[in-house]
Amino acid sequence: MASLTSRATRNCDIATDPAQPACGQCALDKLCFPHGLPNFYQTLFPLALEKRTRLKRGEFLFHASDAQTGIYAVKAGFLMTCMSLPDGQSKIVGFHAAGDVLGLDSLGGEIHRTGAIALNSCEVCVIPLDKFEKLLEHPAESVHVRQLLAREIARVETHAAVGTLSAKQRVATFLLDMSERWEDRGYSKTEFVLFMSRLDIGNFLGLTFETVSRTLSYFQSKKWITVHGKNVLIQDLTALQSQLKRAA
Amino acid sequence: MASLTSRATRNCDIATDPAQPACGQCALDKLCFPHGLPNFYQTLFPLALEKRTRLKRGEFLFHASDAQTGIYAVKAGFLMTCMSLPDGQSKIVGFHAAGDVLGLDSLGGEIHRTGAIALNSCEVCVIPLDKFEKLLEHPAESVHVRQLLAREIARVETHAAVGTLSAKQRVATFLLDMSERWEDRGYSKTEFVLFMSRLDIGNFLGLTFETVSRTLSYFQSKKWITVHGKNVLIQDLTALQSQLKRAA
DNA sequence: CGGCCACTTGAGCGTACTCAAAACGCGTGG
DNA sequence: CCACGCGTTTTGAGTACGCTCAAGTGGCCG
Repeated sequence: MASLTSRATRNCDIATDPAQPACGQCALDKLCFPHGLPNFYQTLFPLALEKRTRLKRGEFLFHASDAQTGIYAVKAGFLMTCMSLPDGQSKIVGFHAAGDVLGLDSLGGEIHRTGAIALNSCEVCVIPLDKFEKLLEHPAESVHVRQLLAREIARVETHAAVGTLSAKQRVATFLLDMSERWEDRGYSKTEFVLFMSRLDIGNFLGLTFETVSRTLSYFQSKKWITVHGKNVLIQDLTALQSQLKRAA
Repeated sequence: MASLTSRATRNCDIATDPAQPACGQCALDKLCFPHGLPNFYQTLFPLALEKRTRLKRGEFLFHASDAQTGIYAVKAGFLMTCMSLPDGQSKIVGFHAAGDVLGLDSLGGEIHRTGAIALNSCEVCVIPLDKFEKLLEHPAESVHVRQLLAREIARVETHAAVGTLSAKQRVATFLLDMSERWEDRGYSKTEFVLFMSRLDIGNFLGLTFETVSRTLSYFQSKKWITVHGKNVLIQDLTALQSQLKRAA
């Protein structure tokens, strides 16, 4: 939370940049539109790319309780979404990389329930809400968006389950999740860079950053991983997975 | 979890009962269709009510990893949905009462990701998946379902946040959530019956049932609530709410 | 090089868990 | 109607895990 407030600067200049490649030429189209729906391309093509925005580390894509004005697709970089708790603290509810879609959780409502902050330099495609609504008149796109929503429920539901787990299980879950996401994007599943701080990981997992650090050190002492700052090398994936199978 | 397995009997006889009132006459229509979408009634009317099922305490409406064959609307009674964790344990992800819609979380996929168990005698409307898909061709219904999905994300996201909280905060959150849900349904927000066991509450909140019991006793000792078994009387709503505001 | 921030590691403490026993509620059968 | 038995709930005592507080290290940028 300290890290949230310290980099809580506001981004207001969502600018059009027509020089950038359109969705059809974008390397991420498989991620944004993973089910091969040609209609989606055709209709999204002229609509979605009206706006493209760049964010620097710490800038908000949108704040919680901002009016919801659009749907966002991450083109490059990393962001996290966070919600406010009754006690005034912020809780990180998700980390997002290229190909993820943000803002769907507020679809029915007037305002964003979560805020989205850039963790590094980001590029985000903006689909204005009215255009998005028009897009949804096409049945295939409507199905696609429902699938995205259902997958988001699955993701959050799975994350809610970490509340039951021990610290070792939580951190192991987190590493395996990161591993899988990097693999999905065509990178190594055993060697990657954590794009968030220990504080953010702790917030996300419901642990203190000291416990996250200690647990990572513990895994390293077991020779299951090697950590140097944000660089992670997984040496024994099976051992991490078996951590999930039994209590700490 | 012990309670899950002990009452894990299977219900196979989903029977049609045309004698029961249709959606338009059902007292729950406001809950199922809260946004006043007349189209929804008209199209759902002939489709949804083909099947109606009754469940007894402990029977499954559907199991996790069952093929997804339909969407379910709770007409009477209480259910809970639960997911399997890697360690083989079951985690309760939600409690559901009359008016709630179940099965939406698996929309994109082939199988149910969660199972649904009756906590008492239930009556559930079944909308077969193919009919549901047809229903979604109507834009208004499509919007409504997207809103239901977005609300489900909001609910689960909020629940995921309890992983951060202390035991007192978790139990207070739970009581206030129950209170609100009873109020939404037109009942007293200060006097109601918990329709699940302490074990289930603990599972849901990521606590042991002893801790749940102890915390309820603690609240009672503070004269904030009175508990007799499953009967709860909230005497100081404000005190419970202020529990959320600061650490235990 | 200095300063700052993120991270690591240590020591002591407190909350929630584990193990355990007893009371209670409820349905069944004598 | 009461006795019995089972499952649920309450309460207690001791333990362990993760938190708090604190000092020290490392890396990055001005």
